[in-house]
Order: sequence, then structure tokens, then C-alpha cells
Amino acid sequence: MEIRKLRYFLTIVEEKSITQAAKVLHITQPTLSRQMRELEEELETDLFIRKNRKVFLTEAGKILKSRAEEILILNDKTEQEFQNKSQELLSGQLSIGAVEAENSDTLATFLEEMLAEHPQVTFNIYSGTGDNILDRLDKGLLDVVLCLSLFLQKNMIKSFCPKKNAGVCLFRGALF
Amino acid sequence: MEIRKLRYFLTIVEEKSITQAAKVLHITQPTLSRQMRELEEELETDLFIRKNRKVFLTEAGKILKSRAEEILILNDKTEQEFQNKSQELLSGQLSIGAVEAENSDTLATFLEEMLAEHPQVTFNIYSGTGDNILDRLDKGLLDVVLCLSLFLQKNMIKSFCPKKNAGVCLFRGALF
DNA sequence: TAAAAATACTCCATAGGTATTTTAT
DNA sequence: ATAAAATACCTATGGAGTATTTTTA
Repeated sequence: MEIRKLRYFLTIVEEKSITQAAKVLHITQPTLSRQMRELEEELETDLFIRKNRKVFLTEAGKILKSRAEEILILNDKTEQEFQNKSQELLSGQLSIGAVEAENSDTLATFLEEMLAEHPQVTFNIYSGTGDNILDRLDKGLLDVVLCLSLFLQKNMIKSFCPKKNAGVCLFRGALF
Repeated sequence: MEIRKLRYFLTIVEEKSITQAAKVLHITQPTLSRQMRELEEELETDLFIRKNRKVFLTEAGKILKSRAEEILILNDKTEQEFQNKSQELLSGQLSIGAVEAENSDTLATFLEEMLAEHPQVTFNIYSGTGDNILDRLDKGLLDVVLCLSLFLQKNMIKSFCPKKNAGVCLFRGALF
């Protein structure tokens, strides 16, 4: 059962005619007729009753109609999402401040994930004492500050990501 | 965006490897690789980062993962529904009693819908006075009695379908 | 160097088209 | 008689395979 056939099916339901639906879909009537026969064979059920030069739904057809509507709505919303947001992915240069060297493992993991999630992002890493980092932060030189949650300095950390209890903290942007 | 490609995509996510996913899907690695490139081109987005001989999801890939899961669950449930219930459709002979001739329009509409919904059902129509119909009903000769709701006789009607306020009433079976 | 992914082709299944027949009003 | 659906047959797109090269740990 493929998306295409479900879309063909729903168009026929809307147009109440295979010929009319074929016009809407910009395919020929025999192609559409055969595709629907294949869908019926696939589901081992009749979906339509041909009567009075119109197309009626069987009980099974009505069930498929509601299911197909759900599936197509989800599908189309997903495609929309990618059409609209394809260029909204995070990109650019990110300046990261790491408090001391003790959390280099966390930093490595974080970077690996970031690189996988945001391939267009490049990084600058700054290491230093808490005061040093805080200073750079004040001057707007850092976008992200990384530190172990045990050593979180409340006056320094404005937002904390609860998903990662090792303590990845963001100041600018909205990564999480 | 077709169901098949979404299924391929999710298998790669689960297996964290194109080669491994290809084995699971019983297709070859180059086929799967090309299908995913096509999906990426279609959505105009990178979905994977190839790193450390493993496959990581990009941000866009993570979004598609959750959407694809929803779509495939719906799709598979629908297919299941048809596999299991293909022969459970209503069939047989239905005896219908119509109170007088005044609701022939309602009867015609009802029959048209029934025929579309239940192609394997054949009908017998009995027309008569309320008493006449009630008599046939008592003898078990009628399955369905049709009448206008204005003229519903409470002692006669055991169940009434609220969806159709014209008054289509069922005694045996469970059409609604 | 070894394992996985990407490329370059070839093949074929099937979506799609044209011409025609069948069916039903 | 006419309009819609079905059937038969042909074409072509793209899904799938084999062989090979490229990449990276």
C-alpha cells in the first residue's frame, strides 16, 4: 500500500468518478482504473461499486477512506514541514566556552552529537576558569558554555538543559 | 515521499548502518544507499551523517524519524485491518418491512446506500400496515423495519438508528 | 588494510499511455 | 446513443542487482 495509490483512491472518492479523478490527477482513465484494481487486489477487498455512472464506496472503501485521509494528512504535513524548513537548520559559527578541562568527555560527546545534528555548524572552543569564561560571556564572545552540573555557578548559567544532566548550557540560540 | 522509502529510512535508523539495514530489508546495500540519496534529494535535506562507520541522524533526520514512525504505524494498522477483516463484511438475504408507501423515498435512499456498502446483501421488501408488519415481525419473517420517525410505534421498534432521523430501524443483525 | 558507503553500469517490474471494447443509461 | 469503466497491449521511468571504486577508522 503506497501513498500514491491512497491519493488516487481519495481523489476518486471526492470526484465520485474515475474519469473525472484521472483528469484532476493528470493521468489517464485506464491507468487510474488499473491502479485501483491493484489496490483492491492488494487489500483483497472491493472498494467501489460502479453504479449509475457513478462510483460508490463499499463498507471496506469507507474504512479505507478514513484511514487514507489520516495517512495523507500526516504525509503532506511532513512534506510541507521539509519544504518550508529546509533552510532553517542551524548553521554558522558557534563559540563554546568550557569550564576547565575536567569535562572534556562531555564536551567530546556534545560535539559529536552537534556535528551529527547540525552539519553546517562549525565550532570555536575556549577553555578557562569560571571567571575567565564569565568574562568572555559578558563581552558576547561566547554562544554556549559547557560545564559539569556539580560545578554549575548559578550567577553564570542563565539556562540549563535538563535532558543532559552532565550540564550542557545554552545562552544564545535555541538548540534544545 | 512513498511508504517504502520511509520504511527503508527507519530500518537504517534502527540498524545504524546501511549495510546492516539492507540485510534486514533483503535488498542490496547500493540499492538502499541510492534510495536514501533520492529521499534526501526529494526533501532537499541531509538526513544522515556518515561518521565512525556508523550512521547518525541530522536534525532533519530526527524530525523525519518521528513523522515516519507515525505514518508507518497508521499504514501498517490499516493493512492489518484489511488482512484480518476482509471476509467479515455483511452478506446474505435481508428482509425489510416498510410501513405503508409514504416513505418510499427514504427506502430508496436506504437501499442505495446499503447496496453500495454491502454489495453481497440481497433484499426482500414487504409493504403493509403497521399491524401487518408487526405480525410478520413477530413471526420472525422480517430482519429490518423501515418507517418515518413521526410514525414510530414504540412497542414495535426495538432499536432505532439515531444517525438517520428519517427512521431506519434494525431488529436483527448489527448494521450500524 | 579492512569494512562500509558511494558510483557506474545493467536489468526488469510496474506506473503510465494509446487504442479499443464492454457496460449501462 | 453516449458516456464511463474495463481490457489489451505498448512504452518508459525508476527500483533493484552486480561489479567496482572511494572513504575512513
